[in-house]
Amino acid sequence: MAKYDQKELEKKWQKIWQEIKVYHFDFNSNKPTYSIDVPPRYASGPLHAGHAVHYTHIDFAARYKRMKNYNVFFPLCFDVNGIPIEERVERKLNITRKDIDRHEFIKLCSEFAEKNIKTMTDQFTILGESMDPTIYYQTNAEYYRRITQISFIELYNKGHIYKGEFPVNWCPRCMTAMADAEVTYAERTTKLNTIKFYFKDNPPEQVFKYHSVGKDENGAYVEIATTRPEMLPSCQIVAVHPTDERAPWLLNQILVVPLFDKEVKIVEDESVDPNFGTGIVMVCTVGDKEDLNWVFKYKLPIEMSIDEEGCMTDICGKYKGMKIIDARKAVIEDLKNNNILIKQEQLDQNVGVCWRCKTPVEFVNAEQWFLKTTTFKQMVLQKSDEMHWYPEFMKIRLEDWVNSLEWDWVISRQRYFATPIPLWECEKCNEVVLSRIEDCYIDPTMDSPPVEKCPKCGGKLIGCEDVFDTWMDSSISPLYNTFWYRDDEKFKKLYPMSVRPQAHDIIRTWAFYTILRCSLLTEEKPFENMMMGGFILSEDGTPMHASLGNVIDPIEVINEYGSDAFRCYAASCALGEDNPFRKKDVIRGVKLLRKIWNVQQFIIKIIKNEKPKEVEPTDIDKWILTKYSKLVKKCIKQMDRYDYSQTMKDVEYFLWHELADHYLEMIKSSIYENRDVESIKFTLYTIGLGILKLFSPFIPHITEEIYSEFYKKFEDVESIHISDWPESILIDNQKEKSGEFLKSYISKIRAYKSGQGIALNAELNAIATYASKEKIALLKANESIIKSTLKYPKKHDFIDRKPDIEEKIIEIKPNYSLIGPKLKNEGRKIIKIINENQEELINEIENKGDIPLSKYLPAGSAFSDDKLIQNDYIKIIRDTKIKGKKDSTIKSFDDFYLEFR
RNA sequence: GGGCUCGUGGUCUAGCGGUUAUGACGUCGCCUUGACAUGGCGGAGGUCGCCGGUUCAAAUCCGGCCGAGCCCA
Repeated sequence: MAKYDQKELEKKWQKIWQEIKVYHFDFNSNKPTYSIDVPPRYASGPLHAGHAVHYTHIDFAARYKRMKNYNVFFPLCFDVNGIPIEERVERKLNITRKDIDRHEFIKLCSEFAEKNIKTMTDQFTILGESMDPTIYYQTNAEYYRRITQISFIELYNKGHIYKGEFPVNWCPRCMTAMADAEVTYAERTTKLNTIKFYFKDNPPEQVFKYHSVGKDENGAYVEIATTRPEMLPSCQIVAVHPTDERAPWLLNQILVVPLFDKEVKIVEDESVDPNFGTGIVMVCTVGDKEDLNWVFKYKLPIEMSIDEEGCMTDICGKYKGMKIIDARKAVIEDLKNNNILIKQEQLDQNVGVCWRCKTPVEFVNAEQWFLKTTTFKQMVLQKSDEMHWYPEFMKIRLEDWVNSLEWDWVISRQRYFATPIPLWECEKCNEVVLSRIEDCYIDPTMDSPPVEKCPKCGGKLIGCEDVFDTWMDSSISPLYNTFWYRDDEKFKKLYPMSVRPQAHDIIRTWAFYTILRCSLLTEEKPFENMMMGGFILSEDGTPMHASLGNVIDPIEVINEYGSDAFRCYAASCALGEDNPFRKKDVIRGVKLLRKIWNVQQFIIKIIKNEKPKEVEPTDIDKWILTKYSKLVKKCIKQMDRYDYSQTMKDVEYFLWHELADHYLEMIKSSIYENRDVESIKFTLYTIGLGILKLFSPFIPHITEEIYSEFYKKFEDVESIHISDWPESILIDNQKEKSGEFLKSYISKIRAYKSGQGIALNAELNAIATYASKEKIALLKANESIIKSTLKYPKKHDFIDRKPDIEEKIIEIKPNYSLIGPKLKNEGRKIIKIINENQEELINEIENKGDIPLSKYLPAGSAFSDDKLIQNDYIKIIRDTKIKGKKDSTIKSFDDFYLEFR
């Protein structure tokens, strides 16, 4: 018998699968296509356990569909653009991208990414993922970026692109825009200045009794605390919390901004902290992230008081041109001189600073490219409705997001390592010249424009230095995959794709942008199905974060327990839900693999080296074949819904607790005694191979090993992973029911022996079984199985009546599921009577046989003619103690009795 | 603050109107039977987060609260 070495066989098969190209997508195949819009893995570092589980789930789908005879499109792909990679490189080399040549920097990013790609490709292999490397892409390659650029030009020509202004994080020292990811936070001490904002018109008298509202010779005022007095010129509104006692008096009053004579309105808003400062805040455009939120919410004008060099702008009057710090000092001085500054206090605060130079980050307005999104809300909702979402509630998240959209998508970034925006602008008149489609891929910072001069004014054309947001690349993955713009025939065949697997944290980005852009460009939804994965948390239930040090390396787990065991854990994770990583489940996986191995070795030993012929199965074989067939049907239904955790659970239960614990135990004696061998062999072969196939998407290595060791020589298919998914072969409900009774008979006696401390293969001196006629007939038909499995004596009678013993009723229980729906409110009363008058009712039943309900119901009740026992309203529990007879004892097992010598 | 999801024995999990709540891990006891002691059989362990409501009947449906996760503000 072959030795079982999981790790060795995993390595072996990973190598062989690549050599025989078992996962190859065949462009010339006539089979139906199943195409997977695989998430291109971001190349900023190796996979962690969460990624590993997600890709393993996708692999389950791919393997299942291959066995369901689909031509499966499962590309290997990586996302290799954008800020996180730039940032890693900058931090690693301690430079900023502005320190070195633009193209030198891009090269460094690319090299960094390539290293991670190499690592992850190996990781995918080790995990046993079945991607086809011949349909490979990475998003930074020219062949991919070209499609991004073409899609932009198409959208531009359709009129969906425009240029506008938008605030961005800005480091005034490095003079650069930065992503949120590049902003770090630092503890600073600053001064909180409480200043007077005078009312334009006199407010109601009542308001003066509250704190922070006052009067002086210049009029009535409220006190407002701010750390940024230099931003007064861009103050847009003032806000109080709605539950603030002053709110009713202050709401809609007009205040005058000190020093700048600007009029602003008071609004109420829940995000005001009533305990900070005076509980009244001024909102400026744009001091911090919170202010930006206000801008969106109240649609405030974006007036900037600070420019790109950290100097005060035109709107700042006499402070114009001053550095921020100087302006603050000057403003405070003027406030003091005008008796507007009430007090100054020390304040510890957490400010956003540039990760590199620690200068506080400001918001400045920058010219940006936009893609219209708000115009297409309805279209996106409609397309999303045309797709099946698993789980379905995830669609709600997309809908809520779409409905809440108020701004278009800013698609430009002032970065380097990304797809260049393929256009030039006239230095003089800002005329836009797009690249020709046939020239893409193109880099306007290096390549020449299609025309020499501005076609409008003859001015000089400047190549666009901005690049695209990374989502611009990744959100056309379905178009790249399906040969959009390159091969109409392939595109028609492949688009829309069958499924988009992804995680729920990027519904508002990847899912939304993909549906938006693909629909705009093709007028059709990008996929048929959405398969939405949840989050994998660390073992203590907290999210995995490098900074928390709780990131789980799947390769470490695999080195210890093997890939199939890791995949058992992945299969235990419910789709769409957050699942903590459980090492215990990996260990449980190891046990399951061993069980599968042992069961299969046992089956192989019985069948020997000949493929069993199809024969008419015995009753007990029909029982297990029916259970198996129902399992197969259930699995198909569940796999089609991407419900892997339930499928795995069901298959596992069938193997361990139906097949191994019951069926194999039952047929052992038949094999040793050479009974019904042909039927058993046929059954074992069918189920042995079938269940191996049901397991194979989840645990591909061990199933392939067993298949190749035994079944392959009879099946004539090179790999289990390209064999046909099993089908239901026999449903016989009658035989299933009787088989279940036989199973329960045997297992009850086995449990009894175990409980008595009797070894299971020890003799049991049971001389007779008593049960109903129907059950005795059934047991008798399986007499030899029963006798040899349970080691009964040669002479054991099956008697179709109750044994001649006295029995006492010890309890009667209401049959709720019958009483409730039938008797409704009256049932409630009956249930109470049954539960509270046990002794009395039992006596009456023993004496008179049955009890009419009329006794307990009001006259005229519809149920007065019913009786407790006759109508099945109660379950009778009888004494199950062993009863003495002359020279034997009798034990009750609920639905049968056993007599022992 | 909002949307969605989750909250079940010590731990993790199934169930998602029918009253005796599933399984795994752990724990305790018994059993070496010819695939497996890395196995089998059994026991203990739960007011199904809390509070209300609907219903003959609620872990399950509805409302509120508390706690966790994701996204957003």
